[in-house]
Amino acid sequence: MARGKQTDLAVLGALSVRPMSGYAVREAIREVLGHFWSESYGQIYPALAQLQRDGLIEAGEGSRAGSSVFTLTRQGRKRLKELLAEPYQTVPPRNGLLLRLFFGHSLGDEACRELLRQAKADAQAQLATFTAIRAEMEADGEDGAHQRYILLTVSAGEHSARATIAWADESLAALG
Amino acid sequence: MARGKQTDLAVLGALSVRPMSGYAVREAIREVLGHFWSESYGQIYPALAQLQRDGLIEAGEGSRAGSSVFTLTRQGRKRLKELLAEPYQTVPPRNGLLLRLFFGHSLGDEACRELLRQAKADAQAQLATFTAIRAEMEADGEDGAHQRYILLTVSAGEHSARATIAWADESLAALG
DNA sequence: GGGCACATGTAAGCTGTTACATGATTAA
DNA sequence: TTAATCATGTAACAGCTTACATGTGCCC
Repeated sequence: MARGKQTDLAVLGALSVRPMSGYAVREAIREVLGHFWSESYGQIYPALAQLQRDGLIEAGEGSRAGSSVFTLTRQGRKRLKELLAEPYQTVPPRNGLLLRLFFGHSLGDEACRELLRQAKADAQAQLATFTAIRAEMEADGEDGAHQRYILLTVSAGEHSARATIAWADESLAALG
Repeated sequence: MARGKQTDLAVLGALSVRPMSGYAVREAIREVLGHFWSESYGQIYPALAQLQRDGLIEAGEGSRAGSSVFTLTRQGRKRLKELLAEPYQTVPPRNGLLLRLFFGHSLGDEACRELLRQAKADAQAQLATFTAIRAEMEADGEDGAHQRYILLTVSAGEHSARATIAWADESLAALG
C-alpha cells in the first residue's frame, strides 16, 4: 500500500503519452524524464500491478508472448489529474560536492579546484545534451500539445547547468 | 555496518569545526549545512557510537548529566581527509515540480502558472536568506580559514536560486 | 547459434525518516 | 511550575535499489 504516490504519478503520466509495457515505462522515465526523475523496476512492476487492481490501467496483448501493453482507463486519467494537483514532496538535500567544498580547508585547495573543474565539465556536457534535445524538438515541430511543457523542463535543465558553470568559474577564480 | 560513508563524513566534518554533542551535531547540520545536506537522529547517534568504537572520536564530559561532547581524534582527522577525497555519490533525481510541469497539458495552464509562481517565491526567499548569511559572514570577518569555503557553498545557493527565478519568469512568459 | 534488446517479476537488503520513550536544565 | 530547549537513544517502518531468475524474439 501507499507505495509512493509520486511513482503512481510518473507511471500514469508515462502511460498518458501512449500505452506501453512496463519495460518501456522504465525506458521512457530513464530517457525522457531522466534529468529530473528516476524509478527502478522494483518500483514500476508492483505499481503497475496495483494500478491494474485499482482499475486505473488496463492490460492488453503485447507484441510478444507474455508481455503486456498497459493503457490508461478513464478513472486512471482522472487519478492522474488528481495526483498532478497534489502538492509535491521534496527530497532531503544531499549534495556531496558542496559537502566536500564546505570542508575545503581540510580537503585542500587543489582538490577543491579539481572538484570544481569536474563539476563544470559535467554541467557543460549536460548543457550540450539539453541544447540538442531542444534543437531536435523545435526541428520536428510535432506534438504541440505536450511540447511546450516538455520545453519548460528542458529549460530548467539549461538554466541549472548554466548556473553551475558560472558558479564553478567564479569559485575557481576565488580560489586562485 | 557500512552505514553511509557520507553520514560519517558529515559528522566528522561537523566535529572538526568544534567538539560538540550529538544533539548539537544535528542542529549544526540542519542550520549550517541545511541548504545542501540533511541527517536525522536515527543516523547520527548510531554513527557517533560506531565512530567512537573505531577510535575516530572521543567522548568527553558534557555540560550536563548524561550528555557527552565528542572530539575528533588524530585518526578521526585522518579519516575525515580520506572521506573528503573519495568521489561523492549523487542521489537519484526526484523533482516533483518538473514532473508536474512535464505533464502540464493534463494539469492545465493556470495550475502550471501557480506552481511557477510558488517556485519563484520560494527561490526569492532562499536568495534573501543566502544574501543575509553572506552579509553577516563578511561583516564578522572572522574565521578566515573556513570562511572562503563556506562562501563557496553560499554562492552555489545564490546561483541556483537566481537561475530558478530567471527560469520561472521565462516560463511564466512562455505560458502567457 | 550467439548476442542483444525486450520483457517480467521478486527477494534481499540498505538507507533513511518518524515517532516514541526518557530525562535534565533553563528561563518565564 | 510549566514550557521550551537540550539531550540521548531505539524500534518500526517506508522507500528504493540491486541483483538475480527467467524467458522471448530478432538480427547478424
